[in-house]
Amino acid sequence: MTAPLRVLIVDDDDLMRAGLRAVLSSDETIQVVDEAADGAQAVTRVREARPDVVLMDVRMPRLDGIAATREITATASQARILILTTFEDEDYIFGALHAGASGFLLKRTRPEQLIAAIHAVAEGDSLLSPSVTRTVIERMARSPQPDPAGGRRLRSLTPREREVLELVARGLANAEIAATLVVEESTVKTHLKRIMAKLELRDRVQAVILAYETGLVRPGEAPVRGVPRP
Amino acid sequence: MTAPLRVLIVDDDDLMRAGLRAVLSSDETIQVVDEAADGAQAVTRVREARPDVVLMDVRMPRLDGIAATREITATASQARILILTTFEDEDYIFGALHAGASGFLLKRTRPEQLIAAIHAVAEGDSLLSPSVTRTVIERMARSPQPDPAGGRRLRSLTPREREVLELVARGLANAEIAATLVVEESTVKTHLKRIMAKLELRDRVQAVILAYETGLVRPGEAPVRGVPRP
DNA sequence: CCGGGCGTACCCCCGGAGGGGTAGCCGGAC
DNA sequence: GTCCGGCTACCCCTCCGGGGGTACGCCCGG
Repeated sequence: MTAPLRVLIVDDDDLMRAGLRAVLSSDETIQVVDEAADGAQAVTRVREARPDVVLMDVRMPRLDGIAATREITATASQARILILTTFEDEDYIFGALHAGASGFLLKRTRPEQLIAAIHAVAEGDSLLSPSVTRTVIERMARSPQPDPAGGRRLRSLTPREREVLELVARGLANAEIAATLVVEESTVKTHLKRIMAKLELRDRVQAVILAYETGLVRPGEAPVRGVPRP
Repeated sequence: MTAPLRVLIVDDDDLMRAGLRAVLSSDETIQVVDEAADGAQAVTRVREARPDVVLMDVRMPRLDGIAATREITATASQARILILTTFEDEDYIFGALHAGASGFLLKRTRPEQLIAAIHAVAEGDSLLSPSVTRTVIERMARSPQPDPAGGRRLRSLTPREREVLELVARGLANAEIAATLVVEESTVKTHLKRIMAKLELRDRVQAVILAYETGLVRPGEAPVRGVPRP
């Protein structure tokens, strides 16, 4: 048997922390190494106690569980974070998952399942409460993106043309694209003319839109070029 | 006790269908009402047999399970669809979820869990195999979207300016925006000037990018205006 | 009552974008 | 060998987009 899993409990409610500690101490494969009463404490305690798994509440003073999760996963910490909350709020769920949480459980989860979940996330697995799973799936179903039909349109472009289109969608002017690809601006213009003709676009703006709609570029991939220089 | 759950088995492999039928028939709360050997059959059988739950394979001739799922959920069918496949392919997973599947299980799932899963999806819950959950969560963590920081930038715009920005991001030319808002084009230009000054953007292309990056508009929301008219 | 934000509207000016057409060069297909 | 697709590169010309500045009515808040 390996060493017990090191767990950090984060919750602003004293009773809840005590309860969790009691539940977890019944399992000899788990060792509660420390507690924190808010997100800010959690961040420092993680650094000090180096837990394997963090049980994280969401609603807390000072720094909420989502922000704390973001902090912790942003640092090189190996700690896996398991959100444990009463509220099945959509913003919480997606906020936590984007922040890098490995799981999202509701506090109504039964003790045995909580223990199983801690082991699961420690192993690298992820898990969600069933109703949370449902919410996540519904969101995915609602926002279908990488439009396969649009992708088909893009396939009529040559590799070079796709490359130009992508740079257009990054906000570059023709001269900048030319510099990037090390060709003349006139060449870029020629490519662009063909692109717009093939895709039946009116101007580069519609080209940018198509690039986003087809998933050629995606939100979050490209920092908006801050070039206020005219 | 209510009537047994009506289940349709869809798999191109005869043995697999037989096996599933055997497993499910051991449970008296489940009634296998029909089978289909490919996606096209599945679509028609769903119409005829009106199952509560469809166990759907992915890799099949004629019409694959993803496409069949899309067909079925697109119609008014109440059938809930549970994907059951050997392959943990990312495209399969996200394709299926976008197509409206209620769950995604691997064929290595144990019989009891499969039966439990069928009941769960029939109840309206959703569920994923643990490793699939992991994949889904990782994808969410990788693509954080409705950028809250970007949203903050947008808040410096007046309502009217946001409205103009959105139309710009839909690919409209200034004159078209003017017509849409029933104002003069010169007014649109004035708004646009202020927008670009406030957000430190160089041209409307960067405005479109910012609109997508901040979630003011999202892929899939706006059909690309097909206006090849010059 | 008066300042200021907002929405509206114009002016002049010019540079980049986009339409149309032409052309050389290269590599692979036939 | 020949032909075609892809990449490169120009020319000319038009016009929309964007910079800078001004202005006026409206409504809200101090």
